[in-house]
Amino acid sequence: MIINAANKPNKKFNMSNIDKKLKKRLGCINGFYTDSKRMPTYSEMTVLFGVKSKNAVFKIVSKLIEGGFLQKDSKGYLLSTSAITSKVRFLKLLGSVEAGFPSPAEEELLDSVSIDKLLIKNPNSSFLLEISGDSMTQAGIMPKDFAIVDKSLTPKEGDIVIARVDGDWTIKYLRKEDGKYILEAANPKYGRIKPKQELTVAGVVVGTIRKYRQCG
Amino acid sequence: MIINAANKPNKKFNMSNIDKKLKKRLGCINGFYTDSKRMPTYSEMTVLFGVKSKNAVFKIVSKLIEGGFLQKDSKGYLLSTSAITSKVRFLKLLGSVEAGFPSPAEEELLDSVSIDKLLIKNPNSSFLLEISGDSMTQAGIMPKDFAIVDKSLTPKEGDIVIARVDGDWTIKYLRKEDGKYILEAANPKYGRIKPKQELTVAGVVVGTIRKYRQCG
DNA sequence: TGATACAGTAAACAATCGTTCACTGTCAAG
DNA sequence: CTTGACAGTGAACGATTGTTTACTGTATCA
Repeated sequence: MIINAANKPNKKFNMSNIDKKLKKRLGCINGFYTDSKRMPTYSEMTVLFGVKSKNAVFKIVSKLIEGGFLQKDSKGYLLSTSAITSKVRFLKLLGSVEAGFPSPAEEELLDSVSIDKLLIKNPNSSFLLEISGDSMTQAGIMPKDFAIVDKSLTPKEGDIVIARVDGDWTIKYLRKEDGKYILEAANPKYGRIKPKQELTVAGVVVGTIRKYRQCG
Repeated sequence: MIINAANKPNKKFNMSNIDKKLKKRLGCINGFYTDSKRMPTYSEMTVLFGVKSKNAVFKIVSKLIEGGFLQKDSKGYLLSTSAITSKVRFLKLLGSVEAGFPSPAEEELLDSVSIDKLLIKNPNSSFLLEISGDSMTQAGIMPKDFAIVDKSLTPKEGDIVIARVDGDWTIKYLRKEDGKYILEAANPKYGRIKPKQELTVAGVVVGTIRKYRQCG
């Protein structure tokens, strides 16, 4: 009699209806990861879960893996799925301001996002740039803001780009005029820039960030 | 004859003049951590470093710990200092746009920052909020921007705050008039708001982020 | 009432971890 | 040339890891 447990369809842990106890324990693991920057060992998880044997942990972890909440990498090391999708900093993403204000406690740790992950698609080809000058203030990009620039994207019309025109690096809108790419500032006091010869685009601005309260 | 190695002043690894080979190897570790979300084992580091014995790794790691580039947590597990200070996403922070454009390759992985770390001081008391409405466009906060709100900060005059006035949640400047706190929009078409009775401040806006190119 | 599945305990297992010891070559200073 | 410091090799070590097996209690359902 062969059970064939590995191939039978798994109806109980289909990623959506996970029982509350297991979810809470996943939160414990994620909390440990956030604090310690590494996955807990099975011994440490006995403390986290409040059980006394490593085998209890083993079964719980197996379920979490089966449900897709945890993974193992190629060498067998435990890997948090939330560590992949929203790596470290967990922020609750709430609704818009005018639409009422949800209670801070009702959300779980599971559905939070990381700013890095939110803004950066290609970490290896992106970099940060501090903005100076007021040529883009009308577009909401103020001096001392930071622009996240992705070098690997191909610039399109309408993008905000970092470009070198006739020797100077600037941040401008990329427009098209008479079939040729030109640059345009958002601030009307700077007009359009028609490059005399060269128009090198270093990258596309994929996001901006601003920091208030520098005391922190 | 007692060497007393532990107490003698350490002049060679004073955090600043670290030799190039060691620095490159630290970069290997950080690269592994970025890719795998965990620290490499000593066996894996033999491959990373190009050495054949674990003991060579042991000595290298000891130096890195001595220099403060790596740490061990309370249980003896290896911990990358860059994992603490700029946790996961490493972005090169370059100079301002107008000041010339540095070569992307010249910078090392060591001096990069994480956006999360840059913006968020108290991760447990912060959350993300999507902005709607145009009351703060003059301050560079556009609709569909995200505001990072810290609940634990005490609001000061001049801060941008998320506040509830007479039942509605809004984002406004916090001002003082006649010794009383009032709210003021950046957009002049909305005036000042003098709360009739209640003025509940939910948190201080410590930063804003904006995402272009939603395709990503 | 009995059968069965589930959650946890307790003890053992090989494998791998980080660490240590003994040794070899290399390079610079005296 | 000698000497010492340094970088690395290779093999061993206890400790701890993740995993497995056997067993206990408890709740559920027929």
